[in-house]
Amino acid sequence: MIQVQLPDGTVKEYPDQATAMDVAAGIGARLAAAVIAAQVNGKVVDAARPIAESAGDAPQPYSLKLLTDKNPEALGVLRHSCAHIMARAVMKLFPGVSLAFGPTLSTGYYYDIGLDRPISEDDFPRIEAEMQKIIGDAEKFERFVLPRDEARKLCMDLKQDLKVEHIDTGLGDQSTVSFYRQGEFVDLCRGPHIPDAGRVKAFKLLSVAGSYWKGDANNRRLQRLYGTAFFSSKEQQAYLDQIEEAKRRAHRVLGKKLNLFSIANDVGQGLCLWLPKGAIVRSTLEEFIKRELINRGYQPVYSPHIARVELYEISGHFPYYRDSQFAPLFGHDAGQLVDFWIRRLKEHKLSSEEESKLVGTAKLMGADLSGYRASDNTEAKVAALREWEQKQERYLLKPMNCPHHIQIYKSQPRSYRDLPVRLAEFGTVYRHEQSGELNGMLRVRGLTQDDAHLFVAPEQVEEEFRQTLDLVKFVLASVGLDDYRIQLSLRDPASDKYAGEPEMWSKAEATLRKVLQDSKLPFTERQGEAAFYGPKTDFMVRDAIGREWQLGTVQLDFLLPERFQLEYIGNDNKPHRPVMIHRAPFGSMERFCGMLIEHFAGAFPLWLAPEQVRVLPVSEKTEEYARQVEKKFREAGFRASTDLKSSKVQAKIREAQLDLVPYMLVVGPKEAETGQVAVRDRIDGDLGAMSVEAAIARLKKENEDRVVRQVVKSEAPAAATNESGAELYAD
RNA sequence: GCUGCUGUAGCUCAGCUGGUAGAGCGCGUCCUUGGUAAGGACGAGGUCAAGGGUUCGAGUCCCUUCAGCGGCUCCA
Repeated sequence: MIQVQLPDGTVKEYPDQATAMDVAAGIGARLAAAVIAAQVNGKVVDAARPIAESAGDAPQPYSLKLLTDKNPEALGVLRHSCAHIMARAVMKLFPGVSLAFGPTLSTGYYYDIGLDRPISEDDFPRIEAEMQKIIGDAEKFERFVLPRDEARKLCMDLKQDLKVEHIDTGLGDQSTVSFYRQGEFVDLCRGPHIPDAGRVKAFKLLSVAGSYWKGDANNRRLQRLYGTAFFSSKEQQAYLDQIEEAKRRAHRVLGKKLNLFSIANDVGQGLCLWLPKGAIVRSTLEEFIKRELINRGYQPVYSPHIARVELYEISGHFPYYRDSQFAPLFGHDAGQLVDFWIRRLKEHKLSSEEESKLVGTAKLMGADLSGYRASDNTEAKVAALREWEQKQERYLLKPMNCPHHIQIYKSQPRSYRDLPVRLAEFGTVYRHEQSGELNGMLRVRGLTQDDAHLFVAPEQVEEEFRQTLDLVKFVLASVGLDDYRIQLSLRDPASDKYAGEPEMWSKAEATLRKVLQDSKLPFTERQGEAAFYGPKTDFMVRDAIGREWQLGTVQLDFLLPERFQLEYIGNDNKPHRPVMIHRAPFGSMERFCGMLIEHFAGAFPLWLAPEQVRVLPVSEKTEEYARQVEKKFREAGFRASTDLKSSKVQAKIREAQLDLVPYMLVVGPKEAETGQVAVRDRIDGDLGAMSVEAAIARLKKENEDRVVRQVVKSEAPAAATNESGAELYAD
């Protein structure tokens, strides 16, 4: 007999081979029919598997929780099983399918398959029909375990070459592996699964895309089929509606429609043009932050868009991120050539024939490389080229602002009395992001960070970090974003990509963790996600329709002060090393504004709206008065315009509504006579007539208080952009 | 960067198995002078992403390049 503890605390005895299903049946037939899976000692397992087996070596009593469609954990199980059903359907329809992996995602699942024939969305109805048939048959998912060599043979017999490879490599250290059988379909899989296919009540194939075996572009190309599944078609419809809603809000579409920004082919990939209306949104935000920063003791600075490469060699950015930077600008024509030459030498990919060509070309270009001898070893050659290179002017389009701000810090001696020094700049930086990564304003090659660097004494770090978090919270609240969590990114101690001493890292990480704990903000830790110079905290912000965005960031840095030999004089009259805090509450203006467009669906609150007020004269007879009203609003500080087209008011109203102008002022002979305006609110409609002064006062209050109205929070399940939990049920 | 799909008027798109380019919206002019989500008439706008090829003939078929979108990988 085994002892099982149920969630209410009671402990019961069951036969040795009892399953969660047996326990459920003992409680009631309806419960048994509703059970999807079980949780044994916190681990999600098959309901049909003996509890003792699921528990392994754990001591009794085993804790057991039955999972039904009410438990969120069950949804992952359902979706993974649906991935199997999809794979089975595809194998029925198309011969020669090699199965790879089929994990769940936070919003559904996918299965990677190897198949010569391309699958297109046109095939979805056929696949879905086949899946429906499988679900209708409601066959059981049956688990069985084989020793490795037998498992390998089974996969060979099934002609599943990728699974064979996975047993040989990925599962190399396991003596047995598990399979699941569902009718004729057998798949190597860790599980768990739903009891039978009939439990799937709603499913849909969503898209197909390319992928690679084990995520490596050098490996075999696979096709990835995305789908989703739910316990009810109502929940699924809510999810599909949310996808539609997200499409409706797409910032690239709205940005074009509302003339906010454009990315023109003739300017370049990933280079954003801020059109007048978009520029207002951005500059309004910038002005707002600037004022707030000055209140909080920051000092605005400016720095150039380029700097000597050496600056970034010292900081480490240039060597570390070389591939995602624009190529350096060389003062000498042969600079690029020599740079290429050095790289080839270092990689030992230079034949003597190529070498002599390079020597000849360098000479032709007028570079004096007299120190270079073909007979020298590689090291000496590189040194000779380096020596030449370092005599030349080399500039980098700045990928980061920090080295510049460091130079500003260094421009004068600093006393402990001066600290913290807080240098702020909306710094525009350029990064050569991979072409496939570019995405509207969310991922660009030229971006402006709302950047600042704080130079603080070690004992000030904690308090300053606390205040920085507070600032981020404040600015996010100003645009109505109040739903977020923080991600604390730590180094991976096993990796060598991080610079600096381990003690330095431990100290920095401990400080961040402590302040976060004190702040009571929800936070999660992620190993191996830190910047190369220090740990960071990122704000993961949920928008109006539940999507999560990585926005503001605060990073602690003990490394750059070291590399740049930063100092301040302490009260002991001795030099000390300050600590740096990098922080950007919005992240980049591009990304933040792109996100805001989607968050507000283009309908900005009054204080950010590009056009705040539009005066609509009823006919040309009232044009003169309309102009006067516009002038008064302009003088009161509003962004106002007048619609002087010869169309009817109805048409003007419709146009203003579609342009998402917050307030419309309808003026006709009546208003002209009494000095009034008929105010129409974009959200609430006609507010009736009032004096111009009253209207101005009303709007002024809403504007100055930065009131955010009509952001409807979505009821739909969150569609996280972050898929870190994705591998939970991977095959 | 890799990969699948896509590229026709300012925007959204139609254009069949190759036979000289079309709609709606927007824009301009004129008529209309009006009261809270579309008044009417007329008109201008295109080297069909760029380059090459096949063909008597290419928006349509083929190749290359560029760009966009999905996905992979990356993200200071």
